[in-house]
This record gives sequence, structure tokens and C-alpha cells, in this order.
Amino acid sequence: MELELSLGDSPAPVKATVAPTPVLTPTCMGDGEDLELVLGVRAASRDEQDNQTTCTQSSEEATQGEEYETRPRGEAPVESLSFPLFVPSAETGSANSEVCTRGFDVNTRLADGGAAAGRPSSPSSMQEVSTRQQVADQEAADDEDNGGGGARKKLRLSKEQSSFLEDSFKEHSTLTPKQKSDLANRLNLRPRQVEVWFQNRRARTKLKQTEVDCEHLKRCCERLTRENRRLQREVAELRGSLRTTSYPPLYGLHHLPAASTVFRVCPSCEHSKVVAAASESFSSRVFAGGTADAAMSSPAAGSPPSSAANLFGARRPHFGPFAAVIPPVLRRQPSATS
DNA sequence: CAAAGGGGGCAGTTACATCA
DNA sequence: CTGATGTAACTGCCCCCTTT
Repeated sequence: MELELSLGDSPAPVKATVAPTPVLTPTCMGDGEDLELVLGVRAASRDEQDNQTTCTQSSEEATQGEEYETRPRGEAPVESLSFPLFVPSAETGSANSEVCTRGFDVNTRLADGGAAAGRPSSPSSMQEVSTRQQVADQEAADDEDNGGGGARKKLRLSKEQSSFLEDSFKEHSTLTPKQKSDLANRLNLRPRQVEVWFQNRRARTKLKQTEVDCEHLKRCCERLTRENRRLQREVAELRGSLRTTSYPPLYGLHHLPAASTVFRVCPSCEHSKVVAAASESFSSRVFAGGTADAAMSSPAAGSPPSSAANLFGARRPHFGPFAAVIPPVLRRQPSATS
């Protein structure tokens, strides 16, 4: 049995201080327990997108006294973004998919007469949205009249907006100010909305990844526990054989070091601790008081450990090779310079 | 070099829309 | 009607960088 807990680097974070989102490569999940660690929200399918109207900015924007950059109404959206548009896929966020099928999106803004390019709208949906938008505008105006401190609106991004943001997120999980403003222009959103969407999207990705990591590590822990118990039984049996047999008949048991000096098993944590002969092994670095970081940084972390496994020859392939790499701390760490 | 200030990210939370 | 769920938006904090 080979165990390899390999958590790769995240493609997402740009800054070194941001905790990477690990990508698991669970090759240890044999015996039908392989984990498919595929994350990421897919973009809406073309069929779904054809079913909607392009949504524009809510007039509520005017009611929120904030630092958002103002953008001329009806300004043609930026068309030359580098992000892929509308990658076809079978799965889409169900919540957003509801928005336009109901013909209502609070983000849709018609005050500019739909002058912005790329805004196909059916007459019927336009009517309905127009009516609802008037209500929304009135409510926004009321809020403003009340000092703008009213209850915040729950805006739902259109499917097109979400799809485009998803595609952008696949390109880069963080935004430069220019990318933010370009996206906002393209989607007729406020830059703040784009920023918030990316923040929430990163949080969702991290949460999903954390759940996957936990599940994966749980399975690996269970597997290692079972393996450890099995090895302990084997060790006990071999010791019994040593006592009853003058010389080990098979497997080169004479290579087995004295149990009291070589092999210790922590009964509480069930971590094998190879003390002497296998002191150079990976497992000893992991379990013998060493930290996971030390194991990660070890040049041997990715290579098959030798001594512990080879102690027992080909009969004992189960002790290794494996590489246990603990997922990096999710909370961002202080920078190296500070 | 240190303090101040701004910008951006993240964790945690709230508020709202939607659905079963 | 109600609880669960998803998510947009907010708040507060921290870190990094630039400016003074």
C-alpha cells in the first residue's frame, strides 16, 4: 500500500502572505476510495444564458453613499477583456439561475434606456423588469429620503454576470484595480460589487477546499490507523516467533532489530516512532517529535523513504513509501520580512 | 528608520432571497 | 408559514506598501 498525501500549491493566491488553497493529490485512496478533488464553480451553459436578459446596474447605487467610482450611465461596456466568455458547462449556480428565469433582477437598470451595448432584452421581460425596477427605484428613493440608512437590498447577480465573474475568477482569483474596474464596466456593476464578489468567491473556494482537506485527512488517518494496528499485530507475531524459534526461517527476521531499542509505538496517538535504525526515514521525521513543516521542507519528503520500509524487505511494503504533507495553515502567516 | 495613512485581503457576521 | 440554505454585503482586523 502506498500512501501519498501530496498537497500542492494553490494557483489562486497571488500574494505570498495569503494562505494557498491546496490542491490535493490523493493517490493514497486506493481500494476504491479515491477522492475526486475537483473544485471550482462552472460557468453557465449557453442554453441557460440564452434564457436571460442582460442585467445592468440598479438604481439603488445612487442611494448608497459610498466611495465607489462613478461611471457614466450608458457607457459602452469594455469588450476587450482577456477573460474567457461563457465556458459551456453543465453545472451552474442554481441560485443565480433563478433570477432571470423569473424575469426579475434587481440589478437590471433601465433608467438609461438600455443604451449600453450587449444588453439583449425581450420586450416582455423588459416590461416586467421595468415595472419592478420602478418599484425598486422608488424604494431606493425612499431609502434615500430616509437618510439612506434603510435596510440594505439583497442584490442578485444575473447569470451572465455570475458566469463572467466565474470565468474571471478562473483566470485570477484576485483582482488588480484595473481588472476590477474593467469587470465592473463590462458587467455594469459597481467596482465594490465585483470586489465583494471575489472576496466571497475566495471564501467559498477556501471553505470547500477545507472541507475536502478535512475529509481527505480523515480518511488517511483512518487508513493509517488501521495500517498501524495491523503492523502492530505483525510485530507482535514476529516477536512471538523470535521467542519460540531459534532462528528466523523466513523473511530475514534476523534483520529485525531488537524491539526494545528500535521500534516504539506510541499507544496514545498510534504513531510509529522509529528511533534508531530508521532515524533517517521520513516517518521518523514526521512522528518523532518533528513537525509537519519539517517533513514538508525535507528534501526527502517527496521521495520514497528507504530505511524503515527496507528494514523488513519486500515482505513489508506497507510501512512506506508515503509522504504525509500537512496542509498549510489557512490563516495567512506573517511575512518573512516582519 | 519610524510613524502615519491608504489599499487590499480575510474571517466573521448580517441580511435578504429563495426553496422545500 | 417556517426553517434551511445560498449569497451579497458589511465590519473589523491585519498586513503590505508608500509617503513623510
